[in-house]
Parts: sequence; structure tokens; C-alpha cells
Amino acid sequence: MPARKLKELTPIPALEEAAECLKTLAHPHRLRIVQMLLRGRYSVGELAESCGIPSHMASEHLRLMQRCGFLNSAKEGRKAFYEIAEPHLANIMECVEARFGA
Amino acid sequence: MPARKLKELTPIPALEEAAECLKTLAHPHRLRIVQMLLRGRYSVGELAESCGIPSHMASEHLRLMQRCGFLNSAKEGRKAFYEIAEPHLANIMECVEARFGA
DNA sequence: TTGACATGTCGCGATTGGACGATATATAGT
DNA sequence: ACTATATATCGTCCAATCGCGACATGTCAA
Repeated sequence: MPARKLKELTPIPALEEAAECLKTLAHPHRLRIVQMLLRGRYSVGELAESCGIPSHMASEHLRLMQRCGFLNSAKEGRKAFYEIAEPHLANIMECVEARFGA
Repeated sequence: MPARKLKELTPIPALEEAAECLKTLAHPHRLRIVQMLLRGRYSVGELAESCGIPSHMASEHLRLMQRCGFLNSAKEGRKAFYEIAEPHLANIMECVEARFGA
């Protein structure tokens, strides 16, 4: 075994964090929500309707994505609007759209 | 409801496929394996050792990633080498490394 | 204040994924 | 042929997650 050069590898604990974030993203409705928020401004109800789910479930998805730093929220009256907080999401969604259609 | 323009949205069934692929990637050892294969050529045993897992588990991870088109395999003698088959993985790993360290 | 609406939170079954041991297959060395 | 090595597959157990109903919070309008 000739002592292969293995520098520049992300340590496993950091990859565990990364895996958690990716797992959060790895859900069809959450992908749809991210895709919409990359294009415009939408309320929880609008996002839910586009996914075909009750709005309280969209709220939960949004909460998960906010927890790992993907989204920010802003309340206006009795509505709540979310926006993209992690700029790399645009890059990742480009990959998804390139492979699975836009 | 002012009939918002919602074209160019990836349909949910395609996003389900995409979510499955992302879920396959969303595992610390699989991220490590992809990171290594983006940098060089490694056998199952080398990948397993770098992850700190028994090689039969690395084999399973590799099988999962091959199943969704991320990897190709090539046998040489009694060893097996895998290589990246999906070019977008480089882009996604760049995002991961940018956020979680390289 | 009362009621309707928008969002958020909690807890429960049902399903899924992960780790692991045991076993199987295949190849190289002697 | 026999043994050790490298990789792959199978079945089981445990933990995490999903979808969902029920309920709670907060806000506007009359």
C-alpha cells in the first residue's frame, strides 16, 4: 500500500452535517418549494397549493429547510413569506433541472 | 388569486426521481466515496478503509450509487474499481466543500 | 368579541433506511 | 485442490422519517 495522498478530504463529521442538509433537500415537495422560491416570492398557502398538499404540511417542510439554513421567513399580516438564504441552492437546482427537466 | 405564472416548474413525478437520487447522495460515507472518486481511482477496500467501515458495507453503498447512475464499475482481478458516471456530481460536491470544508 | 382564515405545533401509526452478521461468489497464490 | 483475499448478497433488528389528523396560535374584518 503506497501511502496514497489523501489530503483535501472533508472530514466525516462535516460530511455528516452535509448529509443532513442534503437529506432535507431530498424530498419532492421541498424541491418544488425551493424551485419556486428561486423564481419569486410566495406565501405558505401558495407553495402548498402548488405542491398539492395541505398548508400545514408545507409549513413543516419550510420549518425543516429554515432549520438547516436554506430559508429565511418574513411575516406579513397573517401570511408568511419565505426566501432563499443559501445561495448554493441555485447551483444545486440547476443540476436537478439539467437532469430531470425544467 | 391573480393567476401567477408558474411555467418552467419541474413536475412533481420528476422531482420524486430527483429526490431519490439526492437521498442516495445524502449519506456521509457515500459523500466521502464520491469525493474520493472525483480525485482518483480507488478499489472498494480503499474506499471502505477511508470511511472506516467494513468493505461489504462500502460495496452496498457503491451498489446504491451505481443503481441511480452516479457510478460505473470495472473489475480487475479480484478487485473492483468504481468511477464517476454523473458529471453533475462534481458541481454538487463543490457546493458541499464550499459550505462544509474541503 | 366573534368568527373565519393563515400558519404553526404535537403526537400517532405505517413505512423506510441503516448497520450488521452470516453467507455466497470469484480470483490469486501455493 | 486448498486457502486466503476481495467483493457481493441476504435477512434481521433498530431507529428515523412521512403523512396526517387534531389542536394551538395569531391576525384581520365586521
